[in-house]
Amino acid sequence: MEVGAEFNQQEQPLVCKLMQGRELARQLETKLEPSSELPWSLLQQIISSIEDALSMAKPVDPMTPLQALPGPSSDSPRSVSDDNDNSDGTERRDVSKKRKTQMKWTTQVKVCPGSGLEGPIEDGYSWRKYGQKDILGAKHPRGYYRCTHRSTRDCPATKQVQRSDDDPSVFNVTYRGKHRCHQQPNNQSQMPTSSPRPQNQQQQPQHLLLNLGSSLHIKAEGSDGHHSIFSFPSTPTDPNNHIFSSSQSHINFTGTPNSYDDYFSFGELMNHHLGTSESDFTGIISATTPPSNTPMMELESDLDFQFDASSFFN
DNA sequence: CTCATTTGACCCTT
DNA sequence: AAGGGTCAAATGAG
Repeated sequence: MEVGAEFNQQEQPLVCKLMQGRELARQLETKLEPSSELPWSLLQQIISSIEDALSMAKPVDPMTPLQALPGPSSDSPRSVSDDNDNSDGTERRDVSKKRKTQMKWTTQVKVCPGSGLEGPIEDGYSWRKYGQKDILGAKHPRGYYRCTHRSTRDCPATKQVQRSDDDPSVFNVTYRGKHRCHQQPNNQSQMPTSSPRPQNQQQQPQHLLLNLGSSLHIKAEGSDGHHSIFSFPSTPTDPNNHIFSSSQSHINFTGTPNSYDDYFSFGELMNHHLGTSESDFTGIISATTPPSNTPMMELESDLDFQFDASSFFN
């Protein structure tokens, strides 16, 4: 599949400003009680408007069939061959479709043998288990979790947890969907449910543009094994430093993201500027340290692409 | 009583 | 058809 979406130089500042606006609105969202209905509703409309504007501002590539902008609203207006008649069982179909098109991030979490923990450590969110399956060829079953606030705040986040075959102290955790609950540590209106501990304040969604902008190093590796290193902010006089070339489908990021939401944000950013859809990039967090200290991430894609990323990291 | 987990059945995707 | 993901009734814990 070819994307070839280099985007218009003139659009970059506009898109950048819009994204900053969206990020700021989301910061405000985290400070706002959902119970305060009017401000909450207005803020949602603001975010929605910004995302509409982003959709209009992004590069249009006629070769790309999927133009949906992945956003937190997860209402991806995808219309390639779906058209399912809304007779019955529609909801189920929608859920599956979302599953297929959502970004996915996998991390490995090592559990200290002496800690007595049965599963991976807290990741800052509260989860409710809704299923478990024995997986063919795997020694250990896979657990299925969804965000506790799925019904009350329409939060689409889910995760799967499976103990590694090779190392029983390691759990593979796959996250899908970005949290929309943005729960506050001292939100009295929300009953604490499964999580006995207070929520970790550091796990509030962070904002990648702000967090990684000062020092980001990217290693892009092609399917042929050839790789290039990019640094942001870029070194002067090297315009090639910030051009992502085609055929470089594996990208390693070195930075200090503070939450899993940072990874999702970066995936959104990539998809947005390439005009690709939400499922075109998936991530692997290639470290076995606790989430807040995870230093590396890897972004995977089967696409060939090219774009200039210079204006997004300074 | 309320809410979380377990577990077999069902549905969807490949 | 097989395997994976989700549902929902039954069960358990607090």
